Amino acid sequence: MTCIYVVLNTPAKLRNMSTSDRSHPPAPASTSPAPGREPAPRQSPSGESAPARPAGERVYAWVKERILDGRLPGGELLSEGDAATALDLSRTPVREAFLRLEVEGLLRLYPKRGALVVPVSPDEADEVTEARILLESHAAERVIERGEAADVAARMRAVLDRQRALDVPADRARFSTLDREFHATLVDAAGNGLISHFYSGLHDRQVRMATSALRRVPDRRTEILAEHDTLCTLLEHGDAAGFRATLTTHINGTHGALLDS
Amino acid sequence: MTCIYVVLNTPAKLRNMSTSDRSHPPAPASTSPAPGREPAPRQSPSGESAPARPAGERVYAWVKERILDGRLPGGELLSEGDAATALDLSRTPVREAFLRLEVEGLLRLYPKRGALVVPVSPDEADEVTEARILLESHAAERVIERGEAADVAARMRAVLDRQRALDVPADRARFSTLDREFHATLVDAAGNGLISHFYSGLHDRQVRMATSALRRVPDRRTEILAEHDTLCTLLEHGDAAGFRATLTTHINGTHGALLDS
DNA sequence: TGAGCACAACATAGATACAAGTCATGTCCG
DNA sequence: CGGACATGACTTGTATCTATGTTGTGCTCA
Repeated sequence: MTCIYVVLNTPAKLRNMSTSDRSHPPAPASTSPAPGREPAPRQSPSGESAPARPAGERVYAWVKERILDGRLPGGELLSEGDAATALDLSRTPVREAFLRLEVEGLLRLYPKRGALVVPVSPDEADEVTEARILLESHAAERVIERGEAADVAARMRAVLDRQRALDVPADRARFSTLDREFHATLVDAAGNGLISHFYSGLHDRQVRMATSALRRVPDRRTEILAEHDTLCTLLEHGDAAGFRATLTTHINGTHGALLDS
Repeated sequence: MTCIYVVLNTPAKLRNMSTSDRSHPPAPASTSPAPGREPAPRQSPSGESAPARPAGERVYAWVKERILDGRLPGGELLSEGDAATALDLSRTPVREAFLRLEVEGLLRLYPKRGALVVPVSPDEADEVTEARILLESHAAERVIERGEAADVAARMRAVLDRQRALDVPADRARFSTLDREFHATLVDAAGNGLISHFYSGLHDRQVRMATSALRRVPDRRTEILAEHDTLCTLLEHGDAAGFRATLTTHINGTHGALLDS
């Protein structure tokens, strides 16, 4: 509002992303682009502790973060040039990032028009919910039938404790990160990398749906903690059916909180 | 063996892909790169029947086809330059294609070394099998509980009939395509686009595993047809549990046929 | 003979340049 | 006044060029 006549080369939608926070992309969530397993390239992977692939990766994380936290709302039309200018890069790495984001389903590329931030839709929310319940319930069953339930539940409780220790009013972002970690712990424990990777993408979408809800969603953090606790207990008891039921309530709860205006 | 001393600029691994078959990449399978839904870009998507995004798309389909059918075996190290030369393009669209294939998990990109065709592993086979059974069984349950089982089963039978009509000895590729279509019909009918997209990727991997098996896998086509028929029947009867059981046998059958040397 | 090192060959990363498509605006003609 | 059309701004698609990192080879020196 203050800057009514400020007209830069950079379009409005990209103005709020200053190039200042360059060095360390704050790791929005699961920034790992590949579903891959371990390296083992050919012979000497060199160091394995390399400073990471820079520019393209940076743009990817930068744009993804802004999509997930809602700063780039669905329906927005981006252009490679603008993003490149904003990050002081050439279009090449931007292109790379946009492409990845398209494959992930967060952007949709139109041939000579631009990149559309895919709008969130109620249908998609349903799909995410359904898929998450399916995959996570399955993971619980697998873990239980392999007799690893106690161990996994313990690890989940560790995450839960960290989550409880958070400052309740603030730290919304951190809470979300730990929520992801809680669920990922279980799914990863099932030992299926393909499913884990897919699940991670689902969680991204759910985060985005939560942040893109226009109005303030009622604070469910207290309920979430309680439900997480229940889930751990059910897992410890090896109660797969109960787990599925509570999980359904849990995930639908988040979903429902979004839908009720 | 015959061409021991043939040394071209084009490395051996790319030699068997002549640039002749350019115009129409024979559509290896699910070449659609995005999980997306319908277009509806902003206002006028123009024609919707455009000649498709050319070069990058072409390279993508071209390389993917060769990975899936085993002409580019796991462990192979590609380079953008070679592929660009082979297709008479610049490296830019090749880069794009490689990137997509990395996200899909078929390639692994090493910073300044090249692109590795991800080797198929028994572990991955297990993961694909597990995920397919999970997703497809779930789809069956959904379809049944929505009362659409008869309709969907009919569509699956239509595919099955086309599959039966094929020349048994030849048409291996076509059989595989219809096999994909058979399973995709069910999964798509469940109405979850995210799951459908993921499932499609799983099928790609399974195809690759089948073709990359070094030795000739026993011809299971007769059994496959019979099992498909059983699956249709079970679906018609609304027997979700039976469906899951037979599906497990069916998919594990393919898997097992690969593992038994 | 063998370990260490300089260097050429090669691969990608990123920047830049140019070609081509799309859309909105404004003008001209009926 | 209204519609066809030329035009220019804007966007991506592709090519090319430079910088940099990685690898293996062969030479040097102990």
